[in-house]
Amino acid sequence: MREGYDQASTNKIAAMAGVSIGSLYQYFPSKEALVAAVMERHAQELSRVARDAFREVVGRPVEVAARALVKAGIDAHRVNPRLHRVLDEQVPRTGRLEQVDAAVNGARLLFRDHLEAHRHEIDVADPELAAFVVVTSVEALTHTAVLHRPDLLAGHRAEAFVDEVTRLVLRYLKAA
Amino acid sequence: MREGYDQASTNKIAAMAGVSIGSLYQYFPSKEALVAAVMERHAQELSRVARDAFREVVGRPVEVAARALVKAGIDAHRVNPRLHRVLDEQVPRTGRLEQVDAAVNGARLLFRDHLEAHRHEIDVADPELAAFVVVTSVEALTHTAVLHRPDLLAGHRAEAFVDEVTRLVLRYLKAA
Amino acid sequence: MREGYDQASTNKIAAMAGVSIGSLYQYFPSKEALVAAVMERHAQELSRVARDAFREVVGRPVEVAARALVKAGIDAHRVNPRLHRVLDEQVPRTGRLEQVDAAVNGARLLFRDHLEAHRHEIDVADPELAAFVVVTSVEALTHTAVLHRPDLLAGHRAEAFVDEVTRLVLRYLKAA
Amino acid sequence: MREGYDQASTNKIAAMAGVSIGSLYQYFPSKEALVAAVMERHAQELSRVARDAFREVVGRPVEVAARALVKAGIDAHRVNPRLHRVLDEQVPRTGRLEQVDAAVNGARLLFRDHLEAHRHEIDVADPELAAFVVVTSVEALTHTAVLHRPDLLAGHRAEAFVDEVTRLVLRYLKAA
DNA sequence: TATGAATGAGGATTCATTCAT
DNA sequence: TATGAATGAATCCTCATTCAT
Repeated sequence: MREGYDQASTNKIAAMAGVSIGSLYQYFPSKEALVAAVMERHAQELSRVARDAFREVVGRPVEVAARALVKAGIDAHRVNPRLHRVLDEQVPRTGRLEQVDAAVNGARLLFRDHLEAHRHEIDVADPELAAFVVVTSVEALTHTAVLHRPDLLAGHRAEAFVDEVTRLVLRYLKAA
Repeated sequence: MREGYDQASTNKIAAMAGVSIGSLYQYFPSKEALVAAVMERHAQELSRVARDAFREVVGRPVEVAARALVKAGIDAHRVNPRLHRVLDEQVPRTGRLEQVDAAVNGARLLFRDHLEAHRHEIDVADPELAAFVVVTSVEALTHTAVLHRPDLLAGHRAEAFVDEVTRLVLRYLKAA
Repeated sequence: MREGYDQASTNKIAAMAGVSIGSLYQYFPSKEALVAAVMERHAQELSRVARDAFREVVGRPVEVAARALVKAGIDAHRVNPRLHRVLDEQVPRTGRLEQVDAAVNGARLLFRDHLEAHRHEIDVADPELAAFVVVTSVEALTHTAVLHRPDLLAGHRAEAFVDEVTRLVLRYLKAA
Repeated sequence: MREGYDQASTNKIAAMAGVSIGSLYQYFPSKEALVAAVMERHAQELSRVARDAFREVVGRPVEVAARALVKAGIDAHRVNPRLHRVLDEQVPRTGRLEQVDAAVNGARLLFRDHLEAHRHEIDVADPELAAFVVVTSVEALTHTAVLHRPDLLAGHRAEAFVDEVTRLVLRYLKAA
């Protein structure tokens, strides 16, 4: 699958997976279904990363949750990086991608719940909207950093990057 | 080109553009080149939107620039929306898309310059990094809002959305 | 392949060969390669005809060899006559045809060896050159007769034609 | 026209000829006609070479005519060598080539007439057949030498080659 | 059940020819 | 009359899918 979606024919996929094309079609009714299954599994893993991150910060202050969210964003984009990159670069984003979006969406709901549970700590009128703003931004920042700006995460700079994104989130959420 | 990249055959593209397939190949040596040219042109327009926005806020305070950036982000995603959606959803992001990324990149440089010019107004250690954080976030938020969350921009809510994203940016940039 | 090289599309070739176009491209990477393979195989058969002819005249006098060469020339041009005609009339003679020329070349080398082995029988200063002269002439004469002058080979005239060409060869090779 | 027949599209031909494709079609109703005209003109020149050669040997002995024929063969293959090679290698030999064959045919008739006029000098039962044998052989030998075996015609070897081919012809024609 | 050769609809590309200017 | 942009039928080739073994 290294070559991309339409670059990689089903025959290449089968060869790379070490199975015959016939076997592939025994399990998946179409290429669409095959790609969907791969995405599904990947999305599940991403969701698990987000869920795990939040599980550890239940009841902890927003500062902790924010930093955990940022780190989870980076980790999520590092799950199976080659596959992640192919899915990101090659798979048409129509319908099919909803599943991956679902992972972001899941994180949004978890974060919204956290915001509501910690409403007294923060200066937020609409937790729904705030969760959208925070999760969308963190997703984009970690995505871009991991996939397109490896320099921002190289060695000692990684910490500074996490600090910076966490600062973005916290200044936004906390009253002046 | 309404149907997507690999959905739309060159013959359909030609028909839709009202020219013969032969004419298309008189100007573009391959489908790849044709799509690249379309993207190039679109990216140019996006860059123009960003440039125009900054041109109007030269010398104005960061508050004004931030709001202008957010509005430009929304405007940019509304340039030729059907084409924008197809390019976003269908065109593989390999190499070819660099051109569209270039528009974001251009905005980042313009915003970095603004931050450096207004350093005294703000609480930013690294304008380069801050510009990356701001522009990446604003791009993602306006992109998602325009393409996937039209409810956030419907009627009176649009103003609130701009306010909220501007708040994200300003709280991040300005000292506590 | 009855219609010629550029007359016959790959799809027609496939249909005529009783296989699908897909199967054709499973074995040959391009039309060029397909034609090359067909020519290769044909050339092999021609070479075999020449080799077989010489095998039977090893050690026999030049008179016998000359007549065998002429008959082999006619036979070779009658191997798969329809294909032979198409290859002759339609296939561009660039590079690709070297293979067919190779058959003529092979015959030349075999005949040269025969001339050298029978040097005492003949009046030839340069067997290399003589072989070139003889094989080129015989090839042209049998080629033209088979493909363009069927009248020369019709019924009883065939024998006379072989006699005449053999005479050309022997008078050339044997001292006055 | 350097690239060949189907390699060279009509547009390339026009460009190379320094005229517009439109102009080409003002003079020739089709590509077929265009190529036919080019061949026609070339064939005329070849015929002229043959005719001139024979004109000079009218009444001279066969020895002289034979050598003239061989030299004419070489000369003919050197008329506009680039065009000659393209016509030889690229133009499908169907119908269209009859014109070039006509040049060979013309030479055959001229030579036959010479043989008949000099019947007493030679040992030939069927001048028609003898002319076919001689002209076909000389054509093939000079063709192959000029186009594929330049070594045979380099410097001092050219003379030897003419001698050799002339010997082939004369030994064939003259009684032992 | 696993295989991979065979299939053929569909899509990219070429190029002889036309015709408005 | 000369031009060359436009045309689109025809062609080469790909690849998701099937099915006999």
